[in-house]
Amino acid sequence: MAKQVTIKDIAIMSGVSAGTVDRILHNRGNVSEASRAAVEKVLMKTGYRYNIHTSAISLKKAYKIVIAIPTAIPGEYWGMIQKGIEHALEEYSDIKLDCEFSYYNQFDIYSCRSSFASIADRNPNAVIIGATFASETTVLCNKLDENGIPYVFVDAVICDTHPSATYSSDQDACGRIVGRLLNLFTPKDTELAVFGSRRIGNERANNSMKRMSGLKGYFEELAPYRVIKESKISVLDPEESRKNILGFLERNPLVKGIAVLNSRGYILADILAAQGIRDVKIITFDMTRNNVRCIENGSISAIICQRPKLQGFFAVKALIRVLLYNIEEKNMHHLMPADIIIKENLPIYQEIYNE
Amino acid sequence: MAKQVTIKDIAIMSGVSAGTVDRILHNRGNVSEASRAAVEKVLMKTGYRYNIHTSAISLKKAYKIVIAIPTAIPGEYWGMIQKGIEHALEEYSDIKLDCEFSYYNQFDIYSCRSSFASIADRNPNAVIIGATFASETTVLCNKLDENGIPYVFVDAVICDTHPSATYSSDQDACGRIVGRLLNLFTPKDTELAVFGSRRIGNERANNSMKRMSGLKGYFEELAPYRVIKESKISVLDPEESRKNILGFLERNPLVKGIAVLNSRGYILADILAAQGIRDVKIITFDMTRNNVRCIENGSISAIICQRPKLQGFFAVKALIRVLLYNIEEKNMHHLMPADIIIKENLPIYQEIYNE
DNA sequence: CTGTTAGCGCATTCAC
DNA sequence: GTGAATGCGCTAACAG
Repeated sequence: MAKQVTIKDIAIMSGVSAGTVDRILHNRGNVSEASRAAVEKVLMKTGYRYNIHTSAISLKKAYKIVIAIPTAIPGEYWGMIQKGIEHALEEYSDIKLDCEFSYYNQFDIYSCRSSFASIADRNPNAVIIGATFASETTVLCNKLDENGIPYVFVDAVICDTHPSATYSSDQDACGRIVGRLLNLFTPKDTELAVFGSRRIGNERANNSMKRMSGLKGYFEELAPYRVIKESKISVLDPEESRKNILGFLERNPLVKGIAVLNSRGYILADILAAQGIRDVKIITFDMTRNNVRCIENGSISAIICQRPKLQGFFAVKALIRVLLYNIEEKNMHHLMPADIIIKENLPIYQEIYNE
Repeated sequence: MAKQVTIKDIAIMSGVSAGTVDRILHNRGNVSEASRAAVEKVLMKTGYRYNIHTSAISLKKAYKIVIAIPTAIPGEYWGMIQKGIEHALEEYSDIKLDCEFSYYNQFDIYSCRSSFASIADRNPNAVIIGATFASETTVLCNKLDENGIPYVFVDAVICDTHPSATYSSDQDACGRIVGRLLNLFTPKDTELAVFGSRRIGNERANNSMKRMSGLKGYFEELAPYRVIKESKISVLDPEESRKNILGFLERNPLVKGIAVLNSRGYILADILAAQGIRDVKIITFDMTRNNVRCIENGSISAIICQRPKLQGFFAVKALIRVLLYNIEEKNMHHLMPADIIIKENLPIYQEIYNE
């Protein structure tokens, strides 16, 4: 184990004092070009990085982080993201971070608008954004960019913004995963179906659309002979959904595999189960309580899950890097793995996901 | 954010000095019963835990950790475990840990014996054990128990030992996962096969055997009508394997799905691919380079992977908890998730697994 | 512009 | 047995 180089070592090696090194490390100015050059040379040579924790204890200022995400319900997708954030706060509890959550209703653009409008007033040092509505997010990001406030995205990216990092899944790949699984799970001579959501104007459906194109891409390239029907689930009217879905299956008796490209697979699964239909394989997204229940009772065959907790955790870690180390890996897009969850590996994933 | 309670706070609250609190926290003796009682009451009430990082900087002593695992080849299973260990050492580089690796040949019981015999002489403060041979491991653990040296297991547990923690997978569940996937991937009227390994006397086959019983359990309970044949792959004689395998498939033309319960699935996949056999689905274990190649070229349908890197990472974290906090969650068995990897989610997992 | 100094939370030594 | 004092690597305020 190589002995850790300290700020004092750097100072001695470059013929200045520790204070000067510190000023340079944190771009705090008031340093002559000569000193800067000398110190930076040594820093480069040694690959020195100061100890983030020691730094934290002597640091008086607390950083304020605002988290702007859709309402986080425990056990649901955003609840898990929040849990990951809280987990990171605990892990790095020695670093003084003040967190404020600012939730909005992901189905209500006005609530998003007013939530985002208040962010700047809170004077954050950094922001975590769970983006749903593109234009609102762009407005917010522009303001943050102007003020030099770093931000990271979780769950989704919005174009023309400059996040310090993004943690999300490759939705196209997710669609392809569902494609392959459906193709494997069902005999070649049966038909398949894809269910999207009917929420119009909600641009988060963006994720759902990317999954759709991935799924279609998979079949076009690798199994073009398979027939894929399309339909939708209405979240608003349960009775209407029921009729629509059962009607759809009556009209398409050959459909033996269904992909639900959002987290509402359980709705379909419950309807089929109630009807005694057991030979249709369902695949859906997100390890929500309802989907878990359906995996357990066998009415859903697989769920694809994109580690919301890890996204939240990493988002905080990225901001710590930016705030303390001043490391800006602008626009770095970190992809989360897409976990395939079936009945047999569910318990362990639950432990990991819910901790 | 609640302000962190410090050792000084505890001292004031319990009417003693910081030094006394420290002596109690670290069981360093020379403390009166009265003080101990008073302080412990306050500790309990506040749920105080000292800052691990601040502690580390003022700590002069370095902890010595010996890692006794099978030879770690980069890209192979044990190489990934080692990578996880190194990753943790970096993440906690402020904590002074001296690590020494002591490798043994997992196919040679004598090499294990001599490696394990030298562990105690190295005077470690803690040990990470990758167990292969049960009796050798028991001997080592007994010696460590006698000397009060904490140890954690990765990959597998050995009975009648007292590890501070164990990080491994539920092999029975892994077998069931393979069972369900094979069942889903192949038509009901085809047959299936399971290939174990032929290494005799190697007790690590233990894992493989547990997987086997899980797989059989799955079919007995949920698909008893399916026919499952058994065979073995010889690692030693490639030409013999080739003949055996092709002979097996000729004799069993209805077999359309094969489980290889160790990491040698690629051997079978390569043989079938060379023969132009493309309609037999293969599932195997561990994300080794060879298996990855076969997933990419389509000759393997899925691999089950048990996060070796995470096991290594957590093992170090657990030892840090034990060494610094004196937290012994004796015999705590932490299960790693069993990831299902197919062609479409491979790239992202590769990133995560290999970092 | 720069070096010095005090103090962050903690471990440890040394008087008392 | 115990408290006070010192130093760990670092930041920040201060005096030059």
